[in-house]
Amino acid sequence: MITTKRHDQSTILFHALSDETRLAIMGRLKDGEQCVCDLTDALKSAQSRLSFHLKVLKDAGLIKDRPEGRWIYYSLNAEALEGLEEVVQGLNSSRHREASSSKCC
Amino acid sequence: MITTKRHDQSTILFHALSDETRLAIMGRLKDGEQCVCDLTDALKSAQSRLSFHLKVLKDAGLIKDRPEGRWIYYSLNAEALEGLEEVVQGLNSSRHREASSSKCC
DNA sequence: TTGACATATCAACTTTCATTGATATATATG
DNA sequence: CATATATATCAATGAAAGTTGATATGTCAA
Repeated sequence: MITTKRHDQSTILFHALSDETRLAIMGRLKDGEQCVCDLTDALKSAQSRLSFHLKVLKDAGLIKDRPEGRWIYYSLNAEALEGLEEVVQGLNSSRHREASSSKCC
Repeated sequence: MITTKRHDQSTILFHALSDETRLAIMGRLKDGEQCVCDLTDALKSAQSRLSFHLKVLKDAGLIKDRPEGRWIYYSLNAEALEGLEEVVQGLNSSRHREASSSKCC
């Protein structure tokens, strides 16, 4: 760790999820795409605050946005979530070694 | 979010993993238990620094310690890692709903 | 018992992150 | 066009997290 903090992708993913508001957003998005105004209502938070957290999640690749007219709809990024699952499985050495090579489902 | 920051367990887990040094430690521990001196060698980091990060991981429950003589051996906590996998699967709504109810492996 | 080693903890400091209120940008509508 | 709405971004501030060097604690070995 000289001066530049080399944030690799796993670190970015975990950091994005290390906050209650952001986890709450993820929870909401499970029900389908939502605009920021939906989330400000649901989470009773300031708009700029949610905008900030949405950006963190989006920069991590965990969510996608779809502009439509005045609104921007956010939704989960399933691919990223699969990637995250793999990262987490990778943390647990042996137990998942064989499972990853032989498809079980 | 009044003044107290209500860190729930998921948040704590993700935060513990949102750091490169700590991920490196986890990686090392996959090879089996290690004392702090093993890690300072392997990761070329100051002892107090690693001690700090080990504490974060341990407080999150992700690793366990086993004192033996002068040394303290750290190892992964498999249970916590399973818990983490479940949390991550929980982030992805529908896709894993049926998988969790019907054992497939 | 003395000294060396392994580790934890502490205090000071720096860096990063989150919150807030204000402002900017874009789009729709009368 | 003028206004309202949805969102992003910015600047200032405060809070949390990480780093470093020093010190404390406990254990072993001579």
